[in-house]
Amino acid sequence: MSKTTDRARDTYHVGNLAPQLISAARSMLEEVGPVKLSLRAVAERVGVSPTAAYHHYANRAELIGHLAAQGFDELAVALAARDRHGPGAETLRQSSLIYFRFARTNPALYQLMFGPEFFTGEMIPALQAARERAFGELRSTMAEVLTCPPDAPDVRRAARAAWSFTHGLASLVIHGVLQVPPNVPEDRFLESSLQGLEHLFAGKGVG
Amino acid sequence: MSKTTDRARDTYHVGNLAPQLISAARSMLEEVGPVKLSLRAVAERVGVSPTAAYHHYANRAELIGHLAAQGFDELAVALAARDRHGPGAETLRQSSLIYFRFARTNPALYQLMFGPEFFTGEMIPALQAARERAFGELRSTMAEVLTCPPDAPDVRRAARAAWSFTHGLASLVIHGVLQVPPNVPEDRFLESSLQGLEHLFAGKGVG
DNA sequence: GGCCTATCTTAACGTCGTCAAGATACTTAT
DNA sequence: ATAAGTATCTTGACGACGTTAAGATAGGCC
Repeated sequence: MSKTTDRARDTYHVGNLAPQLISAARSMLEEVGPVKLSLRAVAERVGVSPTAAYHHYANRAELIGHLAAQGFDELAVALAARDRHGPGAETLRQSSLIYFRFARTNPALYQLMFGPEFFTGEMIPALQAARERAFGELRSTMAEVLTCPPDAPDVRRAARAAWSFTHGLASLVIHGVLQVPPNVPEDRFLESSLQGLEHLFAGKGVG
Repeated sequence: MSKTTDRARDTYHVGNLAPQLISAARSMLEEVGPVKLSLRAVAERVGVSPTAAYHHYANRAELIGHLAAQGFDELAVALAARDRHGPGAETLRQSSLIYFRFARTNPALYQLMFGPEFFTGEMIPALQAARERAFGELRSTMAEVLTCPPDAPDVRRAARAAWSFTHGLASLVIHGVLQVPPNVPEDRFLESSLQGLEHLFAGKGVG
């Protein structure tokens, strides 16, 4: 409540502008969406000139890149908090639910993380690393479930498959293509979708 | 090859500007991506003033909305061309492959179709309809596979699950998170990912 | 032939990302 | 302590963008 207004600031130098910009961007992200999030608006929110950000980030892409990296870090932390000691099936379900919940509570951030502004070629190193961290968490989950070494090809395939399913479900729900009925809790919805998969395999499906 | 240059046009009225704009937008989309695709650039490509488009589309959102609708229509057509007479498992695989291929051959269009510019609330009716058409194709595929009426809850769940998996896989590949090895054909890659799922269910996985 | 209206153009506004140049204040060496 | 040096922030400006308002052009209908 000190420097939100136009130019009411006590010190000329702000001090820790970089994290302030990120956090302002983070809070605005869910309001305006990943596309309309503007560097100028973020700077104004912090109470700083539009060009001040350029002394901390190369450009807008780098700023929102760090935002996406923060998202992957939070996702990795959330996934790491899974219960490793239950049966494998439960661990898997739980990780999937954690992933799904993260996407639904941070839809705009999620869309940014997997959005078209970053295709793998041109990513900030921090983002690349954070993404690798999150993916590593998923692979180690799979290794636990399958009781294999985490680099076994089976584990990689399983991780790919489970990630694809959960990511797809989350994306479609966020986009509004699929709807979670209001009275159905998230874990029930996820469970029901998993049953749909099972039905395909068990019945006259893919096998 | 007639009116691409600055203002070299024989007639003042163009005639069928609307489809020309769409097709120009479509061809530019895969070059610049869904975010950077600008109305002005599209107009310039057609050889027309930046504001000419406003006599055919309300704004940029509506233009790219029709672009996305065209994408869903093409996807629906492609899905409808599946072979309905083989065994159910094969039909399912085939539909999944068609979907996956569509996404990979039109990555930017695909990202636009499922991108954050349209969350279900604010969509052009044409887009809504085209999307429904594509989804309907998926559901009827599932009805064939499970030999159930297409509105059975089992079918809806199965469609949700299969769509989620394929959509997730396609999204992650397009984004670059997952990579299809260059010497592996698409159907092999998809098959391998399906096997990953199967492994989870068959082994000590979800069941 | 003359009006009507759809179609396209020019002009302009506000916002955006970004660069260049100047103002300010913290840091460090002397 | 003070002066130099540098990190930090500001002002000013440019081009591209989406969009609106007002004018030019021409095809359709009487």
